[in-house]
Amino acid sequence: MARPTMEDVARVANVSRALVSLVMRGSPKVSAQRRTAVLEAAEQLGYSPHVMARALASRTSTVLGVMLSDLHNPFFAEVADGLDSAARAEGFELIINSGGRSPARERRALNSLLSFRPAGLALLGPVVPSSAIESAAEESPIVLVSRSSRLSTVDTVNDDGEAGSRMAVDHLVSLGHRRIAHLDGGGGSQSALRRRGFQIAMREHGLEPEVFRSEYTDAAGAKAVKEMLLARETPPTAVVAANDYNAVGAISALEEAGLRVPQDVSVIGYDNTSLASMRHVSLTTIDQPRAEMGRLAAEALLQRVRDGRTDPVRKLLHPKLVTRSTTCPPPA
Amino acid sequence: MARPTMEDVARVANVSRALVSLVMRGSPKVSAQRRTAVLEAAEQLGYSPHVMARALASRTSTVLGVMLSDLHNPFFAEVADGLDSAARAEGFELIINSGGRSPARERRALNSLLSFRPAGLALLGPVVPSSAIESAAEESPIVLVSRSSRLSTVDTVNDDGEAGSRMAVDHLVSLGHRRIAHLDGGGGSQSALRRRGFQIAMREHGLEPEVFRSEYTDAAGAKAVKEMLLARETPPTAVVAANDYNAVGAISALEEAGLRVPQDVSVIGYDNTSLASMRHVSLTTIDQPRAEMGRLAAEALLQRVRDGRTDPVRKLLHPKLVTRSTTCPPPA
DNA sequence: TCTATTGGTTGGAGCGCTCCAATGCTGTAG
DNA sequence: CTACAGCATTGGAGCGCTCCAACCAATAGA
Repeated sequence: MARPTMEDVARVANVSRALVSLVMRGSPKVSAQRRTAVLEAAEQLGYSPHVMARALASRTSTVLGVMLSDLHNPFFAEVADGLDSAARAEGFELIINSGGRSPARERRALNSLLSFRPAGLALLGPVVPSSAIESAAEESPIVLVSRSSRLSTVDTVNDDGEAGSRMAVDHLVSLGHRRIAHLDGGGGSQSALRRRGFQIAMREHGLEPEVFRSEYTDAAGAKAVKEMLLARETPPTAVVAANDYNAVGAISALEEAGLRVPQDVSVIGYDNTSLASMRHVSLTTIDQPRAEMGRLAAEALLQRVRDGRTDPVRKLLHPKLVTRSTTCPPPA
Repeated sequence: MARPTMEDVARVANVSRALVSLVMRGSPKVSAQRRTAVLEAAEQLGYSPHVMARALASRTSTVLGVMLSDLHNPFFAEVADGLDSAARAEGFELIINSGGRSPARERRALNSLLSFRPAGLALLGPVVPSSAIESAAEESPIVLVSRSSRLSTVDTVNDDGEAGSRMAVDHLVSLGHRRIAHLDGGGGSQSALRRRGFQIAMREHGLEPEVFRSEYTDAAGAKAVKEMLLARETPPTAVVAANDYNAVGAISALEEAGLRVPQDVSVIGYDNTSLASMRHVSLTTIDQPRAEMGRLAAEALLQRVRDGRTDPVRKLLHPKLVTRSTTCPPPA
């Protein structure tokens, strides 16, 4: 269980500890001869540097903390993937953590990540109050994904949720729909933007926007549909859901009520997660470039860490429509 | 960005650094008066201990490393949740990492976790060769979830995959099915066990087991069904899929081929992930107690870390059948 | 030949913390 | 009044590493 230290490697290679340190950090000012001696000794002992000791001594961590608002939502998993490969390519490690969509648990997760004194922090779809983010930003560079912020100390990476919702509406209108409802994301991140985009687009088409309160889960989507069907004698012919998860729940409830999707009611999701592309689901949805968002988040952090940038960056990505099997023209 | 240290707190509270350390670790041998003074100073400065420095000095880490074989499979997310709450309750932090179902990436992920010198390591459904696990076990206590092992140095937490498959077969046979196929999990963890359980159960019922090679993804499930339909003029009336993901893909392919589920073909999954319980999917499946498995994994690690246990523990959990809407009696 | 210069190498201090042995202090027994 | 617990408190060493200033050839320039 006791791993070898630099001292051990130095002894075997017959050099000083400082020289081993230089080799480990890939310094050019080491003779080829010594370098190979050190590397051989390290290999032989199975040595690899102690990340924590290194962080302590150098006062510069190579750890990026990532908090997923929800470990179960594939959207975040896919962003994390993008972040991971970008960070790894630059020699950074990721430590992941999850905050169960609850502000209290998120706050704990945030503190836990901060206690590692990470080089930077990426928060994916956080729901903690802005003040918590602000105080965390005093201790570490922060980038927010899928959450906007006015704080001048944090970077953000978002898709244009307003534009995305408009695309959804435009698509449905072009198919001939006039009565279109929106199930919103409640207090979830980005939900206000998506809601507003829906409302604006509807009005531009001369249509009355109708919004039902919901959340970013499939259970909430089903519930909202039930309420919607109860509230209207003739249901809308199309539904713009808060996200893919929500859409799947909505579809279930519609089918349970005897309505066929898409023949009777078209449904459109948001995110284009792996869920939407599953063939059994085959959901028309709005795509966010998830891996790209992760990459940009990593980049933003690295710019602050390495290049010392201090002014905030706001990345806004363009969503796009992905047409699958849950939308078609309304019934005659 | 520079967080306060113990030294700072000590200065403000007008005590020694060592005393602050005692307070932070909740030692009983500190007078109430000093304790409050220290806590107030810490509060005022916004101090929280530096996990890495602590780990270095105490030579005992409070970090548990977790490697998910696949960040996208909700099964692992749910096990991780169970692990998380159990670990947190005992004062341990989790650092998560993912290995994209590829041995090479997993090995990297493993090394990255080890470089933190964690107190223990939980590998969820790993696919790295056993030798890699063995050598990792020399550096840290290890528990394997959803993967069995003969190594005497590692603990394991598994469900009884053989029994689970039998349950699936028994269920289908009791509904009247005779021609039942299995789509297996290829080289994935636990897939050999599930396959064997299927074969044994079929033979016990006097039926011929038929196995099609597949994998733990929805695309593979769809592919296997296509091959199956091509191979047989009269398709089986029921399919036992490798896991839930695989089942969802299989269902899509069946429906695409004009077969209704469950009227023409019954399908049963494995894991009972959140995917299976989604109402639109409503998959009959075999439940594994995922959170419980996470809890047991944490417990196994903690026993090694704190109680110094050295002999391996093998936890075998009992799966159970969850009947939903994808199974029914075969067509007349 | 002597001094700069360069490139490679080294010991030592110190990162923020824990742990231990030693210290000071009170209170009680002798 | 001294002695000795017993307890609270403290300084110092050290965890494994980085970083810096110093050092030591060996070469180049004068």
